[in-house]
Amino acid sequence: MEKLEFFKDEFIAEWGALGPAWGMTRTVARIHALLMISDKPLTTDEIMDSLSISRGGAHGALKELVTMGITKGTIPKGERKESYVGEKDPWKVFCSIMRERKRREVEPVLAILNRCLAASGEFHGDDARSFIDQLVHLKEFVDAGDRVMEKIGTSERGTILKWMMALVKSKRSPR
Amino acid sequence: MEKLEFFKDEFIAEWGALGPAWGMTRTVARIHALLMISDKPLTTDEIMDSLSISRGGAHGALKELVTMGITKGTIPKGERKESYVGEKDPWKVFCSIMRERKRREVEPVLAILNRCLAASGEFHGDDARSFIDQLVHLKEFVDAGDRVMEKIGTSERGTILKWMMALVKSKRSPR
DNA sequence: CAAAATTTTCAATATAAACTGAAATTCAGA
DNA sequence: TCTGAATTTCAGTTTATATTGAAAATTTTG
Repeated sequence: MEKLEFFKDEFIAEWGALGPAWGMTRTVARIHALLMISDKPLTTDEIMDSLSISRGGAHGALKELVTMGITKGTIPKGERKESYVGEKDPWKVFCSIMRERKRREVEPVLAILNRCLAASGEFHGDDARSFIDQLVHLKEFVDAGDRVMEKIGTSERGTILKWMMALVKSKRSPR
Repeated sequence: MEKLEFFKDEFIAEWGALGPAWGMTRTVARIHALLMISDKPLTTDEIMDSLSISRGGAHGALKELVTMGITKGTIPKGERKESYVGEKDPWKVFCSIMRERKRREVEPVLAILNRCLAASGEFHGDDARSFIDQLVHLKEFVDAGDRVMEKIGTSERGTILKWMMALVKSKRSPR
């Protein structure tokens, strides 16, 4: 009974379903999953065939994975077609995703917060006061998140793991 | 020149645009933004009016915010209509979002990983070996993430802030 | 340089998700 | 229990996004 393929497919499907939550499309995530559990580099055609997706889709998704830095394209000796290998270390994948999300999600918020705060001198009254206060609180928070993501994006597994363990073990701090 | 309203609107629009990245719809995020910068509780009608959205949309979004724990519904004394107040502390909002994302995103992955690993005894050969290895690595990673999110979801601002600062200040650890 | 192989692009299409608005239901007060 | 106010639901519509597939562009080889 060949269950291996069944589980591989299931894994790919589930990983793909999670994709949108991590800031990638289902197709991008499915290809990523396929490459993670593949021993050898795969060509665009193999990927298209394996996941039943179009050439255009496979192409775009691979390009995105390469841009994110979690897949590399290579042309094996003596071949014409390009093949792709996926980063297998989940920690490295995580760091790449952090970098991407920081750039796409956190930096734009900081920009708008700074823009609003820069103009805050022009506002007057209680109404303005509490709006600005709220923005200041948000900025403290987003700044901290930004720095953390920056750090994670450029750290090694060991650093992050140690840090994670530190939090999990920590006691509740008094207010 | 009344620029305050302009900036408030811009803030709401930008916050809303980020919503999908945090696992909520644009409408949910816009209402959240509106409540964050509002001094007083708002009724469904005020929200509909303020953001130009339908009753159904406002209703569903508010329900979701309440479920996530970052908005509360109250009926002010002497009123008939329900009013909503948003959680203003970004750190508490962050904790709530963590709880939600852990539940919706991390736990399902753990479930599939465990399911695959439970069945792994039935697989044989090199192919199976490397698939299982990969799953084990993933599980180590996802488990760590799960614990971290659990902890964050139940921590105070002080704990998290200290922890964040610890990472930002930390030196690169040797491999 | 021409032909074949491969990659890239993009307009059209399909898919999925969110939103609307009106009808149904629930609720509170008389 | 009746009535008007408020909330909730949901089928239909809209909107946004992802995917297809074939044509165009590029690259490789003889």
